[in-house]
Amino acid sequence: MTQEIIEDVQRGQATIFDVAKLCGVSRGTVDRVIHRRGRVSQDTVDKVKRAIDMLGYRPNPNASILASRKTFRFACLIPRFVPGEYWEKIHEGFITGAQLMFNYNIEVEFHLYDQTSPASYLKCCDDILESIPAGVIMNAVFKAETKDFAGRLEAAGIPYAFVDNKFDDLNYTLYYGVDPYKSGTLGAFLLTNHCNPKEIALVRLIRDSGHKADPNAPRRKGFLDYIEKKHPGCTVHTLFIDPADSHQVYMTMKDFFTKHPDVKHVAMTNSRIYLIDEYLRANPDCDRVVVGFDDLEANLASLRSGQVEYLVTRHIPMQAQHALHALAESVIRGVKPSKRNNYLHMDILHHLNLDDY
Amino acid sequence: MTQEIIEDVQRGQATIFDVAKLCGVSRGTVDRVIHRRGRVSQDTVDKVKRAIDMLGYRPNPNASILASRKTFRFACLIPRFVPGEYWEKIHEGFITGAQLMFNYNIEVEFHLYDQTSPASYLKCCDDILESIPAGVIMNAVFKAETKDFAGRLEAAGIPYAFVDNKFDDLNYTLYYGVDPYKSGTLGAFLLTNHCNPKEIALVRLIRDSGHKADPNAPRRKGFLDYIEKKHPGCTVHTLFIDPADSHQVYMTMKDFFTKHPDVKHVAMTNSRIYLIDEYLRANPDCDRVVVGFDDLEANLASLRSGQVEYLVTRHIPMQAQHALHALAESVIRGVKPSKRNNYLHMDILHHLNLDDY
DNA sequence: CTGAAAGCGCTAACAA
DNA sequence: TTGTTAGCGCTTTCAG
Repeated sequence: MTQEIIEDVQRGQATIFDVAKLCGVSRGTVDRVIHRRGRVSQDTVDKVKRAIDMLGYRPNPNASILASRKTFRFACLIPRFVPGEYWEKIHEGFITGAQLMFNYNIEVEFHLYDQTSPASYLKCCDDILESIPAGVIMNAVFKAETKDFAGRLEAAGIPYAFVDNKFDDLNYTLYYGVDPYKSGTLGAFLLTNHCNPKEIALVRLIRDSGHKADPNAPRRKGFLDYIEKKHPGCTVHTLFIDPADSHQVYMTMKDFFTKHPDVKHVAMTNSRIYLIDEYLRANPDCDRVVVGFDDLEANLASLRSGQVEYLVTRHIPMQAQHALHALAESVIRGVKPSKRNNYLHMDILHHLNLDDY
Repeated sequence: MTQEIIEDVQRGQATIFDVAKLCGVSRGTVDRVIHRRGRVSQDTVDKVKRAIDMLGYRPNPNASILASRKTFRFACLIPRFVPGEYWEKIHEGFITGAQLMFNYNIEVEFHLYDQTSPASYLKCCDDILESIPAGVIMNAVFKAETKDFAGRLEAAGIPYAFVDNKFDDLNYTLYYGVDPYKSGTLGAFLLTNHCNPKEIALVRLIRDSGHKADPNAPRRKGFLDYIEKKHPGCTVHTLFIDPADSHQVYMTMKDFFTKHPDVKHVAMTNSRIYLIDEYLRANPDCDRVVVGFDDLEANLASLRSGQVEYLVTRHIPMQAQHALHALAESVIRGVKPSKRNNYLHMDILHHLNLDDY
């Protein structure tokens, strides 16, 4: 009889009904053990579990989603942004991701905090905990606050993932990002390959004083370490520009290159190489090599027009899209992610391979 | 009343029932017009269509797939391969794609032909037409035969897509690939950037005489055009190696470099740069620059070990995965692809950005 | 602790 | 040409 049921089922996928029949219980009971909803004797649990893998039963996700007309809401906690900024692309990735999984009934809810204000961050955390989402995906700059938040999420049984950066000692489900140190190394290589510059210029931003952390430090370190190792005698000039003041940017650059006309290698390790586009455009120099990071629209424009030679980046929205996908699979269908830490490939962008990016 | 129904539905997605109610017909009728199954008066068709976009009705794919226990079989027509070859990755992409869309009940069925034998290709075409798949995705090297096949598919109402290459005058639904000419250009750039070589070596394969087409010609042309334009005085030496005879490969290389010790720039525009790895490894030269194409495992190994400096590629399996996804969406849910010709981004691979590819 | 039963939204016979 | 109806496989009350 048992054998007969198994054979009956051979030709197609086993259904919950087959499992129920095989161990002489009802479908409701099987469902309870599948979803660990309790109120089932240990005996039955064992019996059902055995039947499940005897039959190789896999729940039919279509039926499952249809019957439980739940929608899964994921909270996305990222820095506030204005159009054209890095975080806009992450935002976009979450939206695309949700659309791709429309049949899972997924909703994303954004919580945007002010990168310079821990208070605004904490406010977002509270909001999220109150709304009880199915999962949280976040980019966090404030370490202590995030640690606290993570603890509260765990207490509430809400899984969370990191995108773009992470804090290693936390118990996150997933991470998607790129190794910033390595990306810095790659940028330094592209800047100096086949040359042996004696001097290079590293352009940095005057940081808002409110910042508690410098998310850019690891990349810069990767960059500088490479230069030091491969070009030991090379001098790295650092200049600081103010993203909010284009005149200051221009004058700072102008001053610098007036004093150091031999510097032909320029890089910025943050995502805003476009800020110096105006200067570069107005002061052309065909020997100059400029390398930047991240494929913001404005940066791509600088690549296209020839001011920038290389951009090191990854497909930014993909980080978000993958993270959402993997977290959703884990929450909704219990598919454990194959890797916890997922490092994305770094792309090298040049005007010759820019078209279809 | 009409208004009332519309409002009823505001809070959630409209269902087929709402549509039916709104135009006073049954769900069966609505279903018929949605799927163009005919047997409905023109009047009703119009009424239903109007109701559908009044309510913003979108069929629930979960319910739809569940109810019609169809499985959609897609035929994949590609060249036969041995492990490690280019087409193995395409094969892999189709499989991944089908898995990702498991909830659509998708099946892929492979038809592998011999690239040197039009007869074997024709045999596959016949098999496919006989099996009546929901769609066909193919890579075709034989132009006339493919034209004929395409005509028969159209007559049978079976949509088809091209992957990797295409024939422009055919009525395909979709194409995913990369612009071979541009990839050749990019390869030439990477080979010669910041240098101004007087001579370069282009290594080619002795083609099997049975081949009716040289799928590699456009890429080679892109490569050569760039060299001619940017380095007018540069001599391009061509040498032919036999992929089946590693001794011949070694000796050919050896001979060449004995006669031309000053040649430091080496490229292959096909996907088999790994074939010359053995020679390069045995005859190191730290001034040499080698550029190849496509991320076959063996090529990546050459990159990792430093024999090859750059590899120009795209995520090969993605071409297949995307093509399958888009074709399936089009066939199953009637989602018209946003672009008919889809050119993938070309990746530049270097040992520094190889790790997470 | 367990079973029965009423759907979820859609499809596809089958009747009419 | 149209309506009716019995499911698809699963979830979720509600009784017991």
